[in-house]
Amino acid sequence: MDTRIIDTLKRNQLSVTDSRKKILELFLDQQTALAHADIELQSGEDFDRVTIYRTLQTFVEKGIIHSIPSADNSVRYALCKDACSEGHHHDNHVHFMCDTCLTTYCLDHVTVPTVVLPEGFQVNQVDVVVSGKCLKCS
Amino acid sequence: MDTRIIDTLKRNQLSVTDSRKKILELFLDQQTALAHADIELQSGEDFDRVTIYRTLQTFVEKGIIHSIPSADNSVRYALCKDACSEGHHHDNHVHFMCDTCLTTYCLDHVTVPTVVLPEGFQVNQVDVVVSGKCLKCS
DNA sequence: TACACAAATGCAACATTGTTGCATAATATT
DNA sequence: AATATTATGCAACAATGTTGCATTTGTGTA
Repeated sequence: MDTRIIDTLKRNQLSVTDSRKKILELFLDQQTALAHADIELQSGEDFDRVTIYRTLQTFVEKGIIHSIPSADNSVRYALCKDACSEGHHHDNHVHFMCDTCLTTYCLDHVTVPTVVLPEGFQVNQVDVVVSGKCLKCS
Repeated sequence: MDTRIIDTLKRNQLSVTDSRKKILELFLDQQTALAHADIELQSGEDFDRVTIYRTLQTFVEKGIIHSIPSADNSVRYALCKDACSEGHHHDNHVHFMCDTCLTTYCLDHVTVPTVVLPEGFQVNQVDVVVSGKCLKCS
C-alpha cells in the first residue's frame, strides 16, 4: 500500500477508511480524471454510491481533488498536484478532454493564459477546457 | 413577435413551432445563458420536458446555441452570435459564471487566449470558463 | 488493550435529470 | 384543401444525485 495514501488522508485530518483509501488509490494510479461512474466501476469491492458521492465531496472540500467543468453533464475529478494539495483550492487549471476516448487530463504544468474581461467582472477562477485528440488517439 | 425568431428558424430549415419560437425568444430576450431548468420555469405555457430537451438538442446541432461547460452538473446554453450563427459550430468562447447569482454570460467579444499544449495533443476547441463576481453582484 | 466518543458507512426512500418509442397533433408541401 | 413530413406529448424508464437515520468503523485516551 502506497504510503502517500494514508499520509494524504491524515494530513487532511480525515479518518482512514477503506473507501477513502481505495478511491484515493484510483486517482494516484492513473494520471487521468475520474467521474463518479468510473470510480463505481473501478473500485472493485463495491462501495455504496452514496459513499462515493460523499467521499468525492470531502476530497474536494479538502483540496485533494478538484472538479473539472464539462459540457456533457458528467463532472470529472482530478488530483490536485503539489501546490494545490497544500490547501490552495483556488488554483487555475488547463484540462484536456479527448473527443475520441473521452479521457480527461489535468495539465498541471500548462500555464493558464490571462483573460481580460469587460469592466465590472471580478475574476476568481479561470478554467480552460480544451478538447481534441489525445496522445493515444491521434 | 420578433421577426428574427422566425427568420432564424427558417434559415436553419426548422419547422416553426410554438415551443421553438418561445425558447428562442427566451434566449434572444436575455443576454445570459439558460439551463434546461430555467427554460422550463420561464416558458410560461408549459411544454413537455422532452420537447425542451429535444429543442435544445436541435438548436445545438444547427449551431443556433452552444453548450457551456460547468462544474456543477448543470449544462447551460447560450446563443451563438454573428459568425457562429452561420454554421461555424466550432467556435471558441469565454464564459463567465457569477459565484453569487450563478448567472452565466457568454462573452463573445473577449478573445480566447492561445493555449500551448504538450507534444501530441491536437486542439479542436478551447473553452474558457471564468468564475467570480458579475456586474450586478460586485 | 479496552472503552467511549466521534465519524463514516450503508440502506431506504426520494428528487432531479435525461432518454426512448409510439400515437397524436401540428406544420409544410403540392 | 389534401397529403406527406415533422414535432409534440405521454408513458415508461434509466441514470444521477440527495437526505435522514440506524449501524458500523475508526480515533483518541485511560
